[in-house]
Amino acid sequence: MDSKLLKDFYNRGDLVFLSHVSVDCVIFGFHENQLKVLLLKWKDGPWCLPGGFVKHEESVDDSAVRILQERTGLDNIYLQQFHTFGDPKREKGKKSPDAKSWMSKRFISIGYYALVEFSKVNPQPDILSNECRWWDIDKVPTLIYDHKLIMDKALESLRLDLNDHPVGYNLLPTKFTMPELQRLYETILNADLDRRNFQKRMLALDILEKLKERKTGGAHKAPFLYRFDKKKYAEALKQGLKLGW
Amino acid sequence: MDSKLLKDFYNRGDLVFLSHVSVDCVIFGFHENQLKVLLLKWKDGPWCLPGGFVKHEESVDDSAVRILQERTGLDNIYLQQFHTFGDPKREKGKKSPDAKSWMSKRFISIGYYALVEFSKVNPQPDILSNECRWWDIDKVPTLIYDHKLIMDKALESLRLDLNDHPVGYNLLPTKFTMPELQRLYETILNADLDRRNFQKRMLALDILEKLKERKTGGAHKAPFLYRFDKKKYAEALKQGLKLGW
DNA sequence: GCAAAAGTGTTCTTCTTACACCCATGG
DNA sequence: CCATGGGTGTAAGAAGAACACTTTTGC
Repeated sequence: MDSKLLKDFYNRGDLVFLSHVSVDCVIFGFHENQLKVLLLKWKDGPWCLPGGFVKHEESVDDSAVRILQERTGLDNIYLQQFHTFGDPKREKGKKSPDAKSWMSKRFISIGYYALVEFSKVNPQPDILSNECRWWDIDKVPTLIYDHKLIMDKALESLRLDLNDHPVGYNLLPTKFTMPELQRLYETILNADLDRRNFQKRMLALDILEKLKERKTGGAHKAPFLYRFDKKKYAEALKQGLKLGW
Repeated sequence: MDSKLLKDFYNRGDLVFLSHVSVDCVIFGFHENQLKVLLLKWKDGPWCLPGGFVKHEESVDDSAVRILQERTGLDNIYLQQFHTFGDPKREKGKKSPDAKSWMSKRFISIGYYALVEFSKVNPQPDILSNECRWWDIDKVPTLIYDHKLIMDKALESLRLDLNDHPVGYNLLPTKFTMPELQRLYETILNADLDRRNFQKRMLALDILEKLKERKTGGAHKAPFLYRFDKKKYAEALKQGLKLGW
């Protein structure tokens, strides 16, 4: 890692970034019937959420997009701002290599969650970290500061958003099976759902297209493949659904 | 107004407050079957939302509470953070009496909405304004910056929150009639509801207590008075409801 | 006495839930 | 052949929507 770059970042970051304002992203993916989050590991230890700062002329939404882009390599990600964390004690144990550095000041953090297609992501550590990888949602290690709280709140928001928005398009591959979609909803909601009723509800939304193909290769009876009707899906996203989970 | 105070505020505000971070509050009240918002008028012209800044050692939530307290005289207000506004162009036309002042810098704003009991509020202008009063929600004047956007988003959030939270306790007097409660829901939702079905739904929530008294004095048949069962109401708030409006 | 608002119940429809049998596949 | 998961439909119950007549009051 370029240590001049790092030094500049600590010392002169405030020339580029707003002070006191940061962005944290909870990036959700879904793989092997598991909901996952993308985490970073700092060089000196703890795991944390991918985050960053807001450039002086940049909108906060754009900062989130940029951070997402840098960590995942993806553009055009489904992103939702869900809460802003403003407790002065939120960065408990914050290290200040130089107390005069803008970095050592108090930061409020604007939380975004992102839904991404697991297989398309190429996890990239940032300047402060040396590892970036997926963790099962229920196996995340201890996180720095209030990042566990942020993650929990993101999940809660996602759960609530499930009531009025469809969600699979951003988390699943283009073609997927009904049981896969169901697992996705079940993990997010942390609940078991009835197969038949789930299928009926999903099909009733009229945003799915049933393909003639089946997914072969697995054990057991081969399930049909579906894909989202992109147009109808976008419509449903905009209009809002009325699902009571 | 104390002009030294004002000068200090412009010049040295950053000793007290975080730079780049502000809080705006959309304060809703309900009176004479009208949903209202509390607005301030700046000394030099335009109307705006009550807002303020975050002290260095203060949580953002506490800033909102403090601002609410200062404008309405009320403690213990129902407050919800609903969105953070971070477009660098959001403060279009911002005046900078002194470009070096912290005040002239870019601010992101954390939006809160509050529900208050109209009759208990004693509107108080702040240091920058000379008027503070209620406006009908559909008659608000032109607002400064992006404050109209913030207000609209607050209303939209309130509308969505209606799906899982009861709302009357904070906006109505202790005793109120069913038609009043219905007007409240109708104004927030901007829709007409059926009297009989509305009553059935509300009573089914099991958070209302029907009193023997009626509200007299008005023209027409005297409606019964109700009040919220505080305990059950608090329970419903915490647990969340499942109303699909 | 009339206009305007409030009290009240029933029916129909829709949505939700619960539930069971057969089929395909891999081991 | 058997264990496991997937495909599919129906019936009962709950919730939501539609709807009308009578009562009270001020004017």
